[in-house]
Amino acid sequence: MGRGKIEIKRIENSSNRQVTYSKRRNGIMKKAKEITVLCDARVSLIIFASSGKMHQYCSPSTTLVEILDNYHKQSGKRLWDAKHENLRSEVDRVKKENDNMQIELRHLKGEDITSLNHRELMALEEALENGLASIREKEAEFINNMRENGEMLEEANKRLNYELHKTEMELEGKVREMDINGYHQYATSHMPFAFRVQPNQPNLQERI
Amino acid sequence: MGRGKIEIKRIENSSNRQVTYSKRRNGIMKKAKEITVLCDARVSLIIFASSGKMHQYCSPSTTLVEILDNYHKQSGKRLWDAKHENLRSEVDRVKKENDNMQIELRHLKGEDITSLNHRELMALEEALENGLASIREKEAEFINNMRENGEMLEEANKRLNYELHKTEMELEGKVREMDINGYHQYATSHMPFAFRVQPNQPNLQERI
DNA sequence: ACCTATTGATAATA
DNA sequence: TTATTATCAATAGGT
Repeated sequence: MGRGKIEIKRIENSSNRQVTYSKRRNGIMKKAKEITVLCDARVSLIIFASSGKMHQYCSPSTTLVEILDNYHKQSGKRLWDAKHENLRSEVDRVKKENDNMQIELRHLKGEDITSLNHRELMALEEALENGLASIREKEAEFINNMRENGEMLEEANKRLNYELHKTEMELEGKVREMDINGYHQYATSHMPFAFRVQPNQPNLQERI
Repeated sequence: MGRGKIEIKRIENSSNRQVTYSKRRNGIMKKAKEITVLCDARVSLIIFASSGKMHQYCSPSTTLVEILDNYHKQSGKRLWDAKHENLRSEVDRVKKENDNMQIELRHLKGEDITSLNHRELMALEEALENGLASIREKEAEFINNMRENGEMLEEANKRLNYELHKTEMELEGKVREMDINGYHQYATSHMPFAFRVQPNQPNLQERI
């Protein structure tokens, strides 16, 4: 349709090809819109020029995803399921791993062990004993640390008490001196109880 | 284009609409093929009639998936990624669950416990003790069953031995009788060892 | 981008 | 559905 018939084969002249491409692309788009309106059709049209530039039409009554979903249903062809397959298999794999761990956990907690044979029970027992041994060792270490810490604190307390006492004495000496010189008396016996250093965690030993 | 111009709006006459649909659908398909050949374009065209029936064209040089991949790249629109998102989040969820269980398992086995505080260690210890108690209870039950089974077998053995002995005696008596009557002697002393009933699991007691 | 002769598509009809 | 065909629409080639 034009000033001359053309053969349907690749247009070798690049600029002619480009012009024809735009004209025909517009034509197809228009036709797509028309059939959508005239005939209640749903159309998805995606065109890539050889340059790579894309143009797209999709009927306003629908979406590309919807159309592709329908395509999927009707053609039975996969499309993006190949990509899905990987994820799906990973989900399955991880879920299976999960189940196994779940079972192992329950076994270690002494649940669901009815189906186990003697050998399996003994293996479980050994694992539990080992675990318990590690935990108790750790706990012992923990407690030891706490005791050492407590001892250090006590020692520090003693030192602080000593220093305090010394300071109080000095202060008292000074006050007495001032008293002699006519100032008001203001002895340490009036110092509030809360200001005196107390031993930290006084009952620590009981917890070991 | 035809015997009269038509307005571009839905064709109300259903059979006209159907006829127009197939004619125009063929027309668009043809145009799509032509632009593909003439201009080196890649085209995906999917049309659904209002009836739901689908027709599709895709340039021979490519595939729908490839076109959709390109569409994805150029438009930035997601398409099937929404579906992906679900799977991906499920993978994440299950993996996280996996990790937690992994950690719990390792803790129960006494591994990676350096970071635990005292309270956590005590909880672990309790869990392990409970598990161990269950397991040992089950084992005891198991062993008890085995012992009972062994006792039953022993009893059965005694009975069988007794029966056998009785039969042997009777047989011997018969043979002697026959011997007296001139037959060849054929006593139980010739009976192969393997045919005598032996106690089953003779060392069972040692395993308890 | 516009023009237009010409071809192609198709609406109405059978 | 298919075939015909008068008509309208698309477009090839030229500006």
